[in-house]
Amino acid sequence: MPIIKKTYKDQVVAYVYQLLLDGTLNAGEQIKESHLAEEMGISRAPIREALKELIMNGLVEYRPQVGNFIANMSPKQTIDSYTTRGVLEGFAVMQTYNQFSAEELKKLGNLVSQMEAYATQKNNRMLTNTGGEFHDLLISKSNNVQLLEYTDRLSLKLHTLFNRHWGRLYNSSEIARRHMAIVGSLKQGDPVLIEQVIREHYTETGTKIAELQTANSDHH
Amino acid sequence: MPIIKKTYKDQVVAYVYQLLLDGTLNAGEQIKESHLAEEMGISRAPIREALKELIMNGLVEYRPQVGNFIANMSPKQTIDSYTTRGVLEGFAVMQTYNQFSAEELKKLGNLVSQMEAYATQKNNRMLTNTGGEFHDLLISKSNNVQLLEYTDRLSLKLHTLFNRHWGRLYNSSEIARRHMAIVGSLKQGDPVLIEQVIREHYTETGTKIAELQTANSDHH
DNA sequence: CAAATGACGATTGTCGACAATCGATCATCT
DNA sequence: AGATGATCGATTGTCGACAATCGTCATTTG
Repeated sequence: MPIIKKTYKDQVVAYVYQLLLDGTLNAGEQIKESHLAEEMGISRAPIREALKELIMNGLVEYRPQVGNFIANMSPKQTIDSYTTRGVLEGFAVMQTYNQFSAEELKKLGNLVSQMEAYATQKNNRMLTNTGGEFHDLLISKSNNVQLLEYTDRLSLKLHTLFNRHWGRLYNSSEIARRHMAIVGSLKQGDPVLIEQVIREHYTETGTKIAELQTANSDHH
Repeated sequence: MPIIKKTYKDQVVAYVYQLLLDGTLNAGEQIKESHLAEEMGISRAPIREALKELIMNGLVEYRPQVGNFIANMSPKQTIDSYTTRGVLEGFAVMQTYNQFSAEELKKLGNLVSQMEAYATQKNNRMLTNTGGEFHDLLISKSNNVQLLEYTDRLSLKLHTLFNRHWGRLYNSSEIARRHMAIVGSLKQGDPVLIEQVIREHYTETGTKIAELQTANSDHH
């Protein structure tokens, strides 16, 4: 995915993704091709292509002959997606654990501190960004293009989930603890432990968000 | 993905996928939207949608403003894809290892025997099918929809790779040995071993096919 | 002669219009 | 009243035509 968005399709993808993170578009809402087309001043063709991409990344749910809807993720699906990300990232980092310099380990620690600060400030946007930077640095040593493709795609889905539900919690000490455990295992240099810790991190986070989802849907 | 293909798009996907397995379309060849459209008697719109899906599954390579080409997988990419599949499948089976009945374990063993037979007969098509059945049964216990989605998509890519290159080898005893190791670890009931064995199976197979690729490209 | 430049052909990118299909509404029948 | 079936509006599915862009190759230029 290029930085420079040449085609309309890429601009539409970025636009809709932004609406998702903003909360302008809520889960379950329908996205009408014609509306989006008119709104952006282009035809339906590039809109459809963009939606196809969002569908493949799990952000949009598609019902044939009916319409496209903002994906309404079930708690179970949330756990599944987080778990899968943990499996992939755990493997990637396990394979490359000895390629991290002292500087990079320090950088990871700093990022965790920043996340903790943003969490206490309830700065959702920066918390998400910093968290993304943390995990990006973790898997940056892997050169498995297939694995990186999947982790990238999952990031989009997980970010929207995180943004949508985590804002109601912000347990900053918990965030710091979870992430420091990863950095700690890296410093220890035990590949088996590293993989295990990363997997646990994601299953725990996924479970937590799933709980927020059910809690949210309950008092409706 | 429904069995009944209602839209043209799904028919196009199936059609092109068939051409890929047949060997009618070879790696690197260009797929011209207009040609396919005329060939199938439909317009370019559904063709483009189908290509988008094949692109997302890694079967077609897309160069903007230039064209769509049958994905020309490098040996490195082959290894990466097989490795990733091993990571996902290994985790899925590790999590569900104690859900296999004695019958199912026997079925797995039978499938291996069949694969061995098809390999000696050099029946590429049935070997691929039976192998697919074997691995489908292995991951069938997992209910992680995200993980299953990725393994499904990877299957398409790996099948084309397998078909394209494995036909020149057919080491039936090796095939049997690799797959029996998986069944054996399952019978042993050691989750850690199971995950390890499945990962090794895929890295070995991927490496082998990558070697065939380089050998093939060398004497050109 | 090498490298930059320009025009050309082929293919994808986008468009607006029409057809097909689905879900909801309402009338009808039992 | 409840179930059933037809009708209608809205949205996606498909189409053919045109525009934009890229790679190629002949041409120019130093």
